[in-house]
Amino acid sequence: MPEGHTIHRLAAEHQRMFGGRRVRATSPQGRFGEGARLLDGLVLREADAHGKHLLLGFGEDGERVLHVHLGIYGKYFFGEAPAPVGAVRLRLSGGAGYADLRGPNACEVLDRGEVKVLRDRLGADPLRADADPEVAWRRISRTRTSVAVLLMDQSVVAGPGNIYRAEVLFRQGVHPLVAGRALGRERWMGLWEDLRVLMAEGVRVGRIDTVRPEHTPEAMGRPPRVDEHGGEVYVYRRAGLPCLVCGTAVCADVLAGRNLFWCPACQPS
DNA sequence: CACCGATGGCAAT
DNA sequence: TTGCCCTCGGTGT
Repeated sequence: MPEGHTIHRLAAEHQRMFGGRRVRATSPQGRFGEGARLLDGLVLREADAHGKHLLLGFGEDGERVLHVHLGIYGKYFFGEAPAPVGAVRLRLSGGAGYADLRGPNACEVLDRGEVKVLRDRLGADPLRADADPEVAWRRISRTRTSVAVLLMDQSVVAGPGNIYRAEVLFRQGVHPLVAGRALGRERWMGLWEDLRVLMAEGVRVGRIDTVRPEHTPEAMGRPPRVDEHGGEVYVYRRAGLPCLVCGTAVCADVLAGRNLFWCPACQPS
């Protein structure tokens, strides 16, 4: 679940549930007891997301900022009752219900200066209005690093994860191993615009759907199916299966420790 | 009940 | 490049 669209949804959910209200903060699991005490009884002033980072401003002037990064395991549970299962690192509760956080990579209270340091090392977030793809392009156009690695580098582009990476490269017909400096400005802008569209849709519906209407199983005369992760995708985790567009077997490899998927025919090198 | 994998990211090597 | 963080659900015994 946790790519950038998920975090933007979490920010909105916190705002809706706790915005402008005094909240109770506890750490049932105990590992965030000290941090929870710093937040307990304060008012949630602002909920923001930058890439995969959730930033919740508490207190009279929003000075105490809760920073949460879900990593690969982290998960939120929202409800009127506490989470039914789990080692809950942080529990926020208020009149509207509970927000239980499990297994985050980061859960800490920052001051304004520390938040600035964090934001300064994050690249352009396709879901943020203040994002500037030109800054990212300056980095991309100068490096031999592959576009697949660059799309996962949060200091270049903040928010996309392994699924959006695989899918946007497929949709734009770009081979994952094309070097940044060989990509070309037009293809970069194509990737960027597609990320904006796909991720905005991800925020709207709460899952990752990337298959164009003309390529859905129904349109292609095939039986309907649902991918394991809950959305409809072209290549992510479809190694060895036929490409939804051309039928060629989807390729898979590990690059920089992450699974990579692509169609060798639709994404020529 | 053990083991595995996962949509991240960091430090150490 | 490897290992570790940390959690849960799915799978196999």
